[in-house]
Amino acid sequence: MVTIKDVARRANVAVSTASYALNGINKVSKSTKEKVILAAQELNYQKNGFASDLKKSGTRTKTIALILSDLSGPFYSELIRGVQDVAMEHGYDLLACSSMGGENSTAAKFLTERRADGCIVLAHNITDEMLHGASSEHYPVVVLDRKLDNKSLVHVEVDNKKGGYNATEYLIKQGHSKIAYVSGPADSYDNQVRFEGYREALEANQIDYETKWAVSGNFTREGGILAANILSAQEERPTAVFFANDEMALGGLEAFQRKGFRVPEDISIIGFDDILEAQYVSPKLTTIRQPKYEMGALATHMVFQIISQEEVSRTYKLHTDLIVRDSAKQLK
Amino acid sequence: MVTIKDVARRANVAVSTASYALNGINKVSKSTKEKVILAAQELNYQKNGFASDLKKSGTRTKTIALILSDLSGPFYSELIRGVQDVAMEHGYDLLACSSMGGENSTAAKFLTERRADGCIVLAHNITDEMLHGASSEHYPVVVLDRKLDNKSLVHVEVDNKKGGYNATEYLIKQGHSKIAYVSGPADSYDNQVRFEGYREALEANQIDYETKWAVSGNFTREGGILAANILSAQEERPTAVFFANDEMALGGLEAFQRKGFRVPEDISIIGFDDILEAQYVSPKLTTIRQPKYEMGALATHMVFQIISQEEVSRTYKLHTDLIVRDSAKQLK
DNA sequence: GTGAAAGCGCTAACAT
DNA sequence: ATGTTAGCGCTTTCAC
Repeated sequence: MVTIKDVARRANVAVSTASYALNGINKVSKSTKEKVILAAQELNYQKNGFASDLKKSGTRTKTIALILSDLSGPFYSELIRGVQDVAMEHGYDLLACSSMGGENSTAAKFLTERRADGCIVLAHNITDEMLHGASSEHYPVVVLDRKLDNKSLVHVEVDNKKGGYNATEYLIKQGHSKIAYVSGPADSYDNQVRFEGYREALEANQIDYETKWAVSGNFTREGGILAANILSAQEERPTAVFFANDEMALGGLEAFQRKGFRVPEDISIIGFDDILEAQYVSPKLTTIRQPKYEMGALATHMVFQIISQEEVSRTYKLHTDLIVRDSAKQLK
Repeated sequence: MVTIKDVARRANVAVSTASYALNGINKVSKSTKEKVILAAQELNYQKNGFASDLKKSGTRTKTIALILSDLSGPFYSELIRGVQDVAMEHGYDLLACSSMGGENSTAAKFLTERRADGCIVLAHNITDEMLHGASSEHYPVVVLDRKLDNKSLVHVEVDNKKGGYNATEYLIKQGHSKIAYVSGPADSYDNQVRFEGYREALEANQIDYETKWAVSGNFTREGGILAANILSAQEERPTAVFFANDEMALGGLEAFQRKGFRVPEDISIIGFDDILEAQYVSPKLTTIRQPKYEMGALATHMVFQIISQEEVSRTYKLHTDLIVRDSAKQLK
């Protein structure tokens, strides 16, 4: 490692002078400046940004971290855009990192080691304990996928209950009463609340809830396929299926079609999220849209408000929209 | 900022003891350990990871940075997965950052300030100069979207020329000779080479190149729409269009259809990249697939090989595949 | 204009 | 088992 000391030595100046020269601080003569720059080039010097930050203030990294369970997920594109726009607006850097690896992940470091000035978290594999431990007055953490009780933790969520309710109600209005629910992971807050919405809509319409039609799909495409297979193997089949997210719905759609069921003629399908693919499958997927860009942008605003000590409300709820396409139809 | 000193003071121990206790180093008695942990909790202590890193070794951050021009692009999902998998395998953290903002971006800091042990760059707005300046024997930089002449810069690319050639040749074999080219930004290396492939295929088949059918589309969806409109307004229209990436092709497809042209009956379309959406549009897009996952994985392997001082070849070329779908057809 | 030196928060060798 | 202290690489007073 070549350090500023090496550069100073080679240029025959003091480290302070080298530092001034390298940072373009108008304190050194032109000739020494050139000497220093030359020496730096010859040695292939690269400053250690962390050391620099450490000295400069100790605090304030001018960075906010976005923690996702899987950097490569299809859902995130718009959300990231929202975060990115607002972070840039404030002159902050945005670092995206994955929480794969749990307690030992990059994400954990950002959460617990002040490697950023704030975090936005959408990662089910980060435990509540970690979040509680990490957040503080001076270190805002905004969570997007759960509800947590803690003064310094802000929470932006979509109205999942209403979304679940609306999805179910839409199917009911189309004449369906045999409506299955394909759930995400049991420990997912989003899933729980969507499920509540489903139950409430059934109840409000005097439809009995049938356990046999509540199948787990784990929020993955494969899970959706599995769930569809389980449902289509049953003696009494539902006429409509509410998948708790689009990825499962897409898998399920494929599975039903492969088994020879026509969608929506034989079975209606509705999803949740409105991911990009939803509009491209055939039939186009009817679903509940989450305002993803807005979630990202709002979450980032919250971070900055907390950083600047403004009072903020601890929880924000965004509404969802029913997007009617072609995968669910009137039951005759 | 509460530091380890504060914790030590509150617990009535020396900083070293506090450090040992906090890091679970088996050197302190159980009771003092508890004292320290308690004090830390009471003060809401969070360690400064950067200071810790700085001390620990000065060098080696165990992090590799992935620099993208736009974190939210649709193209990146698979590529990121490739990078992520290999990085994790090596016990390294992956940080994704955007180069929006150019010289002042987060990306620039990672490139020039040793905030990572290596970088993978796919960002046209990072200049060649920056890359040359950043890379060194000890700091591997792998670029994915250009060719650079520099010992310490490795370069993984897709065989864009052959891809461009094959796309064009396919159209020719389908009987087309009036083939338009919708280009990306003029300064994009990928675009240039794809264009060369296009020209060579025309030439090899004794087809004259027509400037009027070479339209710029900037690699964006909007650009594709614009280009399609320009082409369809011309007196003599091409019978086939080669869009230099899928995003443009998708925009173009939409624009043609909106103008009342049937694809592929009235006009054939071929794209480049094979992004996810390509298989979902109607008609499904015929295109040239880039091995995106493999690019990410290979690039990351290169980074680690250079880190561990292995000899590596400076340039890698991956091949592309023609994916025949429904957007191009035999000309009668 | 330049240099000496303090110190950011932390870890680890060394002393006790 | 615990404390003292040097120093990671850098910036920034403060002298000269």
